[in-house]
Amino acid sequence: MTGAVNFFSKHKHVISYGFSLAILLFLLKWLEIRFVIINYALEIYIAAIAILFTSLGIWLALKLTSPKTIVVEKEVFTQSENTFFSNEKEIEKLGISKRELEVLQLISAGFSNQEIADHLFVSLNTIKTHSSNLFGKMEVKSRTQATDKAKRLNIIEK
Amino acid sequence: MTGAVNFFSKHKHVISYGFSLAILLFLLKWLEIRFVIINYALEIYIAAIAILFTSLGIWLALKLTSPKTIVVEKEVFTQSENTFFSNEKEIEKLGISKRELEVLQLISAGFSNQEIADHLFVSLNTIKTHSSNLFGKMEVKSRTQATDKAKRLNIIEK
DNA sequence: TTTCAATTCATACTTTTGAGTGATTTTGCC
DNA sequence: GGCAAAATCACTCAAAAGTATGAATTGAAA
Repeated sequence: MTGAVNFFSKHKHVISYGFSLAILLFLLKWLEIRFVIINYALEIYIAAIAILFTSLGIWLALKLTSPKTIVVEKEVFTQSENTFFSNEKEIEKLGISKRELEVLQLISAGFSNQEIADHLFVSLNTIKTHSSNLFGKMEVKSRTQATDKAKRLNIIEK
Repeated sequence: MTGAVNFFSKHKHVISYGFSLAILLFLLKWLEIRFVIINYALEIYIAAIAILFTSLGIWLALKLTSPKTIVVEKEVFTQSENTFFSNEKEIEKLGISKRELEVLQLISAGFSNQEIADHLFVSLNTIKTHSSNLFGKMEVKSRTQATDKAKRLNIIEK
């Protein structure tokens, strides 16, 4: 993805280090002449080199190494959210249709067939048919049993 | 907590660096004599110093940098355990009797009045009376509504 | 286009539920 | 023992729920 750019980015420090070294050696060569004259400056000269290259090393290390990270996992206790996922497998297994599921939800909410009919703008007979088919598919004999089973199977929200 | 130990731990590298520097300078001083004899070895000598101190710098940087700590919050869902405490306050407030509560539980479990009657060894009429009184006290109009409300109020187990 | 499942609705019938009233028995408590 | 609440049961009537059967419509897939 970022191969070419990344390569230069990762090695630019090495390259610049090479340049720096070359320049420094050239500089030192020139200083060598002076060194002959001012002989006792050798220790200062050495110390300067030492400090310089130590700094260079530090700088290099800091630039080139990926930052050390320690991942500390902190447990955060949260109340189990209302992540209700309708058990679609069970719904499919039982062969419950969309409309039937709608009716089932309203039944479980405590609505009468008439109220459900009004709510869905269909006749009472239609709801009776749906609920009857529903009970057959769910193998129950009443709306209360259907509600109970539906909640246990996670077909509808508790 | 770890003050004294930590101080030494944090500065031991600096101390050892100081020692190393002293030894190296002493070593270089000795090499200086040789350097006078073998004059053309200066470049090698400089290069050695450069490499040495660069290494030292790198080593120092790696040792002295404290690792970054990243705290990752890990969510732990605490499943509300089955610590079901019947909401007795609510039961008392509604004026629900022991027998009525029993009937309510069976209604919510999906049993018909006849089944409840058989289970409790009383007549169907008795259950009807109980459930009727129950609905009055709970201000609901059907067993499904009673079930729904009872579960919401934690009167019965969900 | 045909086919099939889903949705809709009706009619008739049975069962269950629920409301209302009244009555008897049981039980806990002062 | 007597009282009050709780529990029991019966009877009637009405409403709601549930079953069974049949049929029209629709929409999507074969």
